Amino acid sequence: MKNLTKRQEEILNLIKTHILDLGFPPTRADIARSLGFKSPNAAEQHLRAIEKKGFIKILSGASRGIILNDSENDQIPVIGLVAAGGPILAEENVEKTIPRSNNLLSNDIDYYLRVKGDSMVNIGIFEEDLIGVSKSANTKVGSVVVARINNEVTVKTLIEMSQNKVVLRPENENYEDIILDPQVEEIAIEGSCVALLRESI
Amino acid sequence: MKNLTKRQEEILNLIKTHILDLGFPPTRADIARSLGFKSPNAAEQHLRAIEKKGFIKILSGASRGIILNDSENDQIPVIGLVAAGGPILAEENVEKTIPRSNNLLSNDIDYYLRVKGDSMVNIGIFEEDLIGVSKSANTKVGSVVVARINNEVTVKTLIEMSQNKVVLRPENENYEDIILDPQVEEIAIEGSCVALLRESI
DNA sequence: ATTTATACTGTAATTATATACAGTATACAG
DNA sequence: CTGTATACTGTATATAATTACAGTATAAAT
Repeated sequence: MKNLTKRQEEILNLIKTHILDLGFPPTRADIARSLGFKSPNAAEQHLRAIEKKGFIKILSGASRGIILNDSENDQIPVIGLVAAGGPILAEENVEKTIPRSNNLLSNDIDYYLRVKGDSMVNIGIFEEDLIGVSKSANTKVGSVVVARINNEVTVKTLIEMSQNKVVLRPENENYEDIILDPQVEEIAIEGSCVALLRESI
Repeated sequence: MKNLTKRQEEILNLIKTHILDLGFPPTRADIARSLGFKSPNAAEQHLRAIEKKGFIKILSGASRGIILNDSENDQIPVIGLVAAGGPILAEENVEKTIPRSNNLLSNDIDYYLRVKGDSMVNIGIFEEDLIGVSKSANTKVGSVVVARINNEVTVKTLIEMSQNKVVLRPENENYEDIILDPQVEEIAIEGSCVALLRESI
């Protein structure tokens, strides 16, 4: 899917806003009016370009017949067991996807990760819970993070992180702190946990 | 809001389905075609009736200008502190509402209740968590329930419930079981907890 | 150097759509 | 028994909306 130009993006956003506000797409004339075009044909041609790039579908003959093609963008993957080695978001790890809902939980969730084991029960993270993970949220000491240690993915609290020492703490007195030397072990912080979903109590 | 007739409901559902399928409402002709009317005016008059009953709004002059008036139905209230005495869902208790999202969590959530206190930490229910409550889900022994005891709302595990004894258990060793006689105390089970949301970790 | 994409104006025709008006028929309420 | 709601047919028309055609102009790609 090719990139949209600035103007095309503006029009796509206008369509989305119109749908959000009124529940149906705008007409060519609506678009022209909103953006100050003097001809509805300007809108028409933009729509054609946007369709050609795959962002919308135009139903010929139907008034307001603009269908958005961004349903995938609106889905958040739920990651089950992470196959060792590959990236977390690899398709084989995706258990299902759930629609993003702006107001429900923090918006910057990149994926949900299904929790395995009981190493975080003390802070209320239980087996089978879904953790909302943000790749961009800044991880600081004290954050609950998704870490990859030698190709295995785990959820722990980040206690210390320096050039030659990383400490990850399970929140369960039955487990010991994981102390690692990043110069020896392969370790990466994949993201921060920003939300939690439990589908059954 | 008056009740719709069977036929009117059929038309309202058609509109909803059309929007779900294509992203915009049907025309009068679309409706007539779908239901076998020979005149678009049949659809028009049904729409007027449905509007009069408050279920939709018709924008005059706009093609497909049908706005659904069921945004409230699609919002789940989030209940903060429950004022003593009144019903849980009383407006003054509603902190905000969040859009219902079919696939995200169990669909039969009637409201979310913000958890106060630490009486359920052992099963991973923490202060400030949002509990998804279903009024209709059958509550059995072992369920986590929302109970109202003498006008105070609380979340506990239901341990026993008979004609002369109700036992509610906090899931925290610092608290004692609550043992009540329903013939003396006023006690009602408001619903079952079927899901959990945590907005920050 | 020529094509292709972007970004519009301006006009106009065709078709899609809302909507008015005139009926028919049934059922229910006051 | 008269009004009002429901549930349509059938025709017609104004207007809403798509969309074709003919241009102008600029920038990037081949």
